[in-house]
Amino acid sequence: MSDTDELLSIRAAELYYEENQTQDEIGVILRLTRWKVGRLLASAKANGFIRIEIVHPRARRLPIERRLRESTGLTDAIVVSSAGVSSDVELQSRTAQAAADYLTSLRPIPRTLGISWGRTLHDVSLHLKQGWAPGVNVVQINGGVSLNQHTGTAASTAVTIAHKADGSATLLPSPAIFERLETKQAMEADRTVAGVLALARNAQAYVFSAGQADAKSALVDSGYLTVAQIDALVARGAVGDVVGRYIDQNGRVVDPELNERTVGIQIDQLRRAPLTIAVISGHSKHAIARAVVRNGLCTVLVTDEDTANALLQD
Amino acid sequence: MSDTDELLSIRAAELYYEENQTQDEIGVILRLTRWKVGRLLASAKANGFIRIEIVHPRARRLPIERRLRESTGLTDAIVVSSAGVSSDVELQSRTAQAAADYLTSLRPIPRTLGISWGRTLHDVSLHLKQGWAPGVNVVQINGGVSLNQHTGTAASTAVTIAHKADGSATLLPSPAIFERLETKQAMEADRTVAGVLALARNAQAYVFSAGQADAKSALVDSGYLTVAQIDALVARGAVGDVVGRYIDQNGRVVDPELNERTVGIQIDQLRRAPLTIAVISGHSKHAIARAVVRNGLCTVLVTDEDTANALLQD
DNA sequence: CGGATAACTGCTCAAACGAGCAAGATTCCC
DNA sequence: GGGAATCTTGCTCGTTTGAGCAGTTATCCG
Repeated sequence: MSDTDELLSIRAAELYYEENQTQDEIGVILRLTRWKVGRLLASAKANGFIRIEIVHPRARRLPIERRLRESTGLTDAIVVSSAGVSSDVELQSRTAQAAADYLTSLRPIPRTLGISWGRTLHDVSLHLKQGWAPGVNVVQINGGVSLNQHTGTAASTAVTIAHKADGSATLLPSPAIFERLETKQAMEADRTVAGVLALARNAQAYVFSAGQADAKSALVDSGYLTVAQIDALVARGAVGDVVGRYIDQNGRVVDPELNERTVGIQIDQLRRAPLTIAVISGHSKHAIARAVVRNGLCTVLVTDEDTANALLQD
Repeated sequence: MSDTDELLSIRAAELYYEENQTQDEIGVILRLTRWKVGRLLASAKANGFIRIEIVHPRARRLPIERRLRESTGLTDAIVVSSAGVSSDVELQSRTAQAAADYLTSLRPIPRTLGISWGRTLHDVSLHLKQGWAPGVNVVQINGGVSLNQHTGTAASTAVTIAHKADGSATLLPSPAIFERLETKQAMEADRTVAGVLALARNAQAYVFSAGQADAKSALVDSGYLTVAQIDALVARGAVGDVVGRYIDQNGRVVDPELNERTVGIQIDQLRRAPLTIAVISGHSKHAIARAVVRNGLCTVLVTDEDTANALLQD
């Protein structure tokens, strides 16, 4: 397109989008036929001069969702817009809301829903509406009795999700990580715990988040791991954790010994499940999000625009 | 509008603006009639959820221009978009380009054009195209032989503008400010200088910029004023200068004695002229822009979106 | 220079859209 | 509880717009 046509297309766009003139009226003003005006407007769009944004907390980015599905093989992708967002917290809240919406519209409704715990899942539970589903059994899929003041947030997440669906919650009454392997094995041998784990393994759907591998991880916060231990994991290639298990960018468990002492379903069980919904948002989680998606650890991803764009850079 | 309608309007907007579906198709997807979809889209627009931006260096903001004309009584206002601009320099370049465009399209073409000097006007001169007008006599309206290395930029501005219009430039060979009143009066008594000043007073149109009242002013840079003198002017209410004369927010000369020693046309002559084009851009110039516009020192304002919005806050 | 090819222009025609209307639903208020 | 007022809905009709096409102009390349 010639230089003067480019300028004309801008003038036309101003009149069309800002002044709400018809292409006919613009034609009169710019001394062009209305067809020329239509072509100029089309070229302005094609050249990316026209930027249309939907500014709303519930806005999604459908084109990015589509590209994500196509490039990763996810069965579904939910990408919330980050237009007009100032903080990571707000972005995470939007993502949690979108995850709650997705769960609500999920068909068929899963009878048993396996969930992990953490800030994100808790956020999702709060965004669900009372009666979001008619009777769902929620089961925890990894250990999570907190060692410090946060006690109960893991349980409350499961209970809230179940309660709002007029269903029941099955809690996994176990720490996330044991210090000694023998203790963990003894725990798992217990009939009650074994029953919960069996239920978790047979859930029809899973919802989980992921943590980045750094000092701000929930596992550090809860006292299961020290900052030094995290650093050692990072040194061995860890990018973050999924259901309490640290993985590298190839989706492999970084520390098999630590992994053995971790209570909950295995990474491979997640990988084999037909419906696994990962909810991952925030700038610090791009690496772990990539690891989860690239290695088939989830079939559905709920995330934010920036994380999604990072995943598309390949 | 109900809450669920708001959500629907966002879903509809996503499909309409991002996926290019017709309202009919959206109706099928969301199980609504196409009229309902149309109304939802209209409400999304009305609620400001749809933001349309024209991202281009030459883009203007026509609605702001109109509001500016209506609220200030300017005969014309040119407001350049600041969408996608990262630096003040870029914004000023856009504004200068717009001023050059405005001059080029000006009808009737002024035979004599009075101009000030400075970074902005120089920028305008560079953006003008060769042959922008068929013969214009450009005359300097304030003194400006620089005292330091920048010598010649004032003259080159005038010469460039004239040259590109196949016209002639009449320079005002005088300092901007004299130290002694007597010297200034002697200078003005000179036949040549008096002739230039008379020409300046009778120009058919004026183009000028304005400087903020701080240490970065061109008058400090050129060595006519010290930082201490500027501070004193600010203490007396100065918000900036126009054609070398410092004014307060009411458009009045702050220091009459200094004003007397300043060479060039008077503020009042500017105020009485039928066509005075002020080119003012940048975040540091909001105050002086307000003073210029509110007190009728210009009939046409060329500025940026942010400055214009600041002017509309009243 | 000239023939082939590409780009552009103005048009017809059908799809898409918005304004306005009348019927139906809902809310309000006494 | 009922009547008035308001809001919502699905529609008709005229306007606005985009797709596709044929005639024209510009450009390229031997």
